[in-house]
This record gives sequence, structure tokens and C-alpha cells, in this order.
Amino acid sequence: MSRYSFTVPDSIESAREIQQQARSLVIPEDRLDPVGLVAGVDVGFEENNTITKAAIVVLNFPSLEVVETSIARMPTGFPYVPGFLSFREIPAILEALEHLKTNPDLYLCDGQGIAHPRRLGIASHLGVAIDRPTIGVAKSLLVGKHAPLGEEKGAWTPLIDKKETIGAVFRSRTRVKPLYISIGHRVSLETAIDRVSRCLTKYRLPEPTRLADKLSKKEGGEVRNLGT
DNA sequence: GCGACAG
DNA sequence: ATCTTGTCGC
Repeated sequence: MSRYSFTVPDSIESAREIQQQARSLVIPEDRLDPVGLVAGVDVGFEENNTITKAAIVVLNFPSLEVVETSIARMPTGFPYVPGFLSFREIPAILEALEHLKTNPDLYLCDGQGIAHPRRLGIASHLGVAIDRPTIGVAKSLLVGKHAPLGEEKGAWTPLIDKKETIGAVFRSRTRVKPLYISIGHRVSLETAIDRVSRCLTKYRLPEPTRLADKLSKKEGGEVRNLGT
């Protein structure tokens, strides 16, 4: 069933080829079930970047109650190069996903989806790798331009690159730096914006990503699954 | 050639 | 991403 196998290349040149080939597998439309479980995915580093730590938090939707969490550590195998983040973080994410006992209907990833130079940011690459619905929720801009954004919570404007809409610049909280939402895989931009909006509480980041971020920065890691 | 550059 | 305390503002 899985017609895509994720691998870490040994050079930026080959990495670019992999992205070029994988981008064609991204499905920019709604092909997801009603969301009952949403997962937040984030990655952190330890020991001077030699260790990559992935954290996943699964919550009920739309109640946003935490159902389970998973953490995985792994030696860092790829450097940080803008535009090639997935090769550095996905290995640990895949490991953390192996220990999940639930099957999330949707994944919110820290980083870009198709709002990427070659339209294959980490959220899209992960989505294709596991063939599950994903949304990119980045805290800063990688590529694209946009019109001025309203200051009120909920305001958003299209993110454009080379004349095409690659995402949405979204205000998750009034007068706070915006979020950059983009299609990851199997989700339309409209649905992406709606689902992220429904995961917001009192913080800038949606709960799934906010909790995963907190977990990736926390100490410990032996314990894989907490919660139910 | 000169910037820009997710995490 | 990570290193780091208190502090200004809603």
C-alpha cells in the first residue's frame, strides 16, 4: 500500500532529487475522515545537536483532552539546511510514531507544508511518508509574500509564491506574530485553517503543536507513553 | 553577484 | 533549534 519509502540522502543534491520526486505524491485536497484524534508533532535537539528528540501528543478533537504522548531520541543524521528540514527531523518522528497506540486522524506539524521552495516542507514530506493527513503550522516564513495582515485573531491572508497560493498567514491571537499554515497532505487549505482554528485556546500555537513543543523541550525520555 | 533562509 | 532573567504589556 505504501508506495513511498522515506530515506535520508547523503548529499543535498540527492536530497533535492528526493523532494522533486516526492512532491508529486502530495494530495492537496480533503481526503480525511472526520477528526476524532489530532496529533501535534515537534522536534527538539540535545547534546549540542547530536541527539534529535521527537515528541508527539495525541488529543481528542474537538475537546482537546490529551489521550497519549510519545517520545523518541535518535542520533542526529543530517545537518540543518533551510529547505531540507525533513531529512533532519523525520527519522526521529517516525520512531516516535511507532510507539503510538492510537491512530490520529490528523497531524499538525511544526514547520511548513507545501509553503516550501519545492513544495515539500516537513509536514508534506511526513504526510507522504506515512500517507496520513497533515498540516504545516510554522512560526516563521520560509518562502512567499503576502498582503498586510489584520491584527485581530482569526484574520488571514493568502501566502503567495511565484503567482500561486502556497498557504495562509494566520493571526492566531490578536496583535501577536502570525502563524504560517499550509497544506501538508490530504487536506485542503480551507480545512487546514479551520482545523487549526478549532485547536486554539489561549496561546499563539494550537494545542497539539504547543504541547508537543513543550514535551520536546522537557527532560526525560525513557517513558514513551503517558496518559490513557 | 547580493540577500533570504522552517527548525 | 539552543544558550538565558527579568520584565513590559494585554
